[in-house]
Amino acid sequence: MTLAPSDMICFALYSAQHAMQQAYAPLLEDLGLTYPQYLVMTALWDEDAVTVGALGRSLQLESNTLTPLLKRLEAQALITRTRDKADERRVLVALTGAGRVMQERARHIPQCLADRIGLPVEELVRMREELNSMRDRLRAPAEG
Amino acid sequence: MTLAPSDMICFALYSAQHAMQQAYAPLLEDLGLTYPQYLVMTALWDEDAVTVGALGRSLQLESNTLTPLLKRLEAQALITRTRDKADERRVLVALTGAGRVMQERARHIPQCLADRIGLPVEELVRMREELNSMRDRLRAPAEG
DNA sequence: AGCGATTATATCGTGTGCGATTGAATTAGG
DNA sequence: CCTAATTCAATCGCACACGATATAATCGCT
Repeated sequence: MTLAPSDMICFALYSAQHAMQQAYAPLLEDLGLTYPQYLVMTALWDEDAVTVGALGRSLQLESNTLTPLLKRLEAQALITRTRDKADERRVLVALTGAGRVMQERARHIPQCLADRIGLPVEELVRMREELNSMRDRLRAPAEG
Repeated sequence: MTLAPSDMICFALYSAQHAMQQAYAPLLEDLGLTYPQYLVMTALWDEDAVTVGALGRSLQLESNTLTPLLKRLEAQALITRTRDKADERRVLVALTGAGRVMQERARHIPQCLADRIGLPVEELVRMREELNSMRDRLRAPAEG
């Protein structure tokens, strides 16, 4: 028996994620953001002035991914990166005025995507929870 | 109202996909494959000797992603890439003996992942179909 | 206070993804 | 036939992801 990509749940996840990212792309182009950059901005709109590590725990990303991404957001003057005076190992990431203002310009995006998917909110919430549950099971310790 | 990443279905998809890829990684390391390379191999195990374009339609990838990936698989002697004599624009991708043999060594992987997720098969099938449906809705023409 | 272990971020190398473009081969239309 | 449009793969540039490693600051223990 062969298992084609189209039969595999891992491929369903893979291709759905790519489709999601591409659906966001034209909306984010207006803001000059990539999709991962948008996720970082949403995290900061939810909670401002956090460390790189805290941002990484929110987004499940490591510093090797975040550091260059944050530098690009800093270059766009959307955030600042400053060493924590109380603990010089830490870097605090905070929104600039432009970063905060952008939240208004991004406010329509979630509804646009929801319309595009065209499923009732309860369905979306259920899928979100199932995906989060799957993620947590996949991240769990790997023994048999 | 702020919408944190943890409340967003797009982030659920994003992080679940990363978790899936990381769950595969140790299993694929034995085969010397990356996750996208594994998807290409499963596509070829399902249907051998296809063009780059056909592979791209199966995996929803463009030649700009596939060409370098296929060259790496060719460098590992798992596939061959040959211009189609009947239409020199096309490149036919075919498994080598080593590429076919690898299917045996990969046969246990789907069950390993299913065990890791720990959900009944019917649940996995339902999620796969919901994800495929979401992907197709997201790929649909973008008007309102 | 001193020193090894730990923690936080950054750096490096490799491999995707993808928008834009290129170049060669084929098809279509006159 | 012969040229214009189309198709197919490859190339280029940029931005993630992530394993491995480096570096600096802090903590813990004596």
